[in-house]
Amino acid sequence: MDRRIARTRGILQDALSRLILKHGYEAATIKDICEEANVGRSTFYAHFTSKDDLKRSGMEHLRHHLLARQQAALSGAGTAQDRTISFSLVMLEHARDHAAHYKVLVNGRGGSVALGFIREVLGDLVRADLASLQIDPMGGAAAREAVVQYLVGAFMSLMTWWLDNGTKLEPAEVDALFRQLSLVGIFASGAALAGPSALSQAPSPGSGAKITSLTGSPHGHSHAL
Amino acid sequence: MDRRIARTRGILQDALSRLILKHGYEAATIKDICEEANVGRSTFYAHFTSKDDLKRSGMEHLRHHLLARQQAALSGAGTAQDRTISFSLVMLEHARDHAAHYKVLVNGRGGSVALGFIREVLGDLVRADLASLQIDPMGGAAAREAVVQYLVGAFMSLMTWWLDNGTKLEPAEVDALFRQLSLVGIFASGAALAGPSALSQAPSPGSGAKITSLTGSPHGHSHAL
DNA sequence: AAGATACAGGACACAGTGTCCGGAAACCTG
DNA sequence: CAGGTTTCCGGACACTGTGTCCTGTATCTT
Repeated sequence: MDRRIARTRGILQDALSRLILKHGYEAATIKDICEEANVGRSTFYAHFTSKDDLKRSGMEHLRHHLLARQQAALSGAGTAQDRTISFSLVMLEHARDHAAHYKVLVNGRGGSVALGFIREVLGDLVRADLASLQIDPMGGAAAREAVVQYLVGAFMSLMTWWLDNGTKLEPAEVDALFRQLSLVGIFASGAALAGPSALSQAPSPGSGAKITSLTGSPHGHSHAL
Repeated sequence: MDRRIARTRGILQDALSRLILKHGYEAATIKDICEEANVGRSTFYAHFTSKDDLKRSGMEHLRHHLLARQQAALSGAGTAQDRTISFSLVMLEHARDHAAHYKVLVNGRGGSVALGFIREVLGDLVRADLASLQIDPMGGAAAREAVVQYLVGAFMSLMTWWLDNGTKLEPAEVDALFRQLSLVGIFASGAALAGPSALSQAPSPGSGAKITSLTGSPHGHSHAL
């Protein structure tokens, strides 16, 4: 690819990134972006159709990052629960690493583009999770997709709240909370091939240790089932 | 209140409502609304600061509707599960009754205002639910609010998907699905005063009957706990 | 009936978008 | 390194939507 193209696109993405931190996503106009990037405004339209288009293009790396980590999780060791919704912790850590950026996108209402992009990616990941781990909610394809939407929606809402309230908890704590609230329902309502035994297994130390700091109990609640 | 004021505001809300059905929320400009309503554009600004403001004002009745139904549910009979998240079925039925309207708001990306409004209202309802039924997630106020966000996010995502895919399921079916996926996790992770007995109770015929049509099982899965 | 208030309709300034063009600069190919 | 090709700049242009102000008229409340 022509170096000028790669250079211009990268500069524009960086410029938008900086402007988001300064005044939020909505406040940034295309003119602002071009001035911040020292790029002619007509050049912008030669590469992107809109500000949203630019933003989405700058988030493609996140998709690949999450996909790569999912592959590792699925082929790794651990119980079915440990390997399910592996995106959770990865995504939360990514959000913390770019906390300033995410916070602006979240509490400002211009983040719908970025959050919509993440929703899509996470949806694909959850679908792959359910398929790979052979978690088949009874009720057919409709129920399966419903579970996907349920999980993604719950996670996005949880993460958004977390970011919007000072990021006081650790990513592992939010992850534990999310797993605690969701995994039981998922496995209970449709662990067709994973079997009931998956539920009775104790959580691994890695994913379960942080739960105690939130619940106040030395043990998780899953053994109460 | 001056009749002219009430009349003008009502006319503007109706006009926006009609335009949403025609070309979506985003496509409607303030000029369009005023022409549709036969109202001077300057008059618009005498009552509302923006299109979003107008939209929100037209949804206040929904808040009162949901609040009233929640009061009835909380003071009614039934198990703790039956009375929790009572907004679910009410909201889904309201969405089905205004399906055309909701669908446009949902699949078009201009629905963030309306959906944001609903999020707020549902959040308040869930908070009241948890408080009234004394469901106290261990981990303090942070965990409690996390549960609220989790539930609202999951529900909104589920309802949005339902509306966006032809509304093939009955409201009761979606409600059953939502309860199935969420209630177990909620009660398991923090039924402090409601006690473990709440979990072992069989679901009432009213809320549990529809589950079978989705799961294929004559019994709910809660007794597997 | 009279004063107060809301409405219509138009003028105005302004910001942001998207498109087009000609000349200058940077790039890949051979 | 010379060739043609492609990208970039910068300005001009038309257009849409927003928000404010003003004057005369119509309608309401008391």
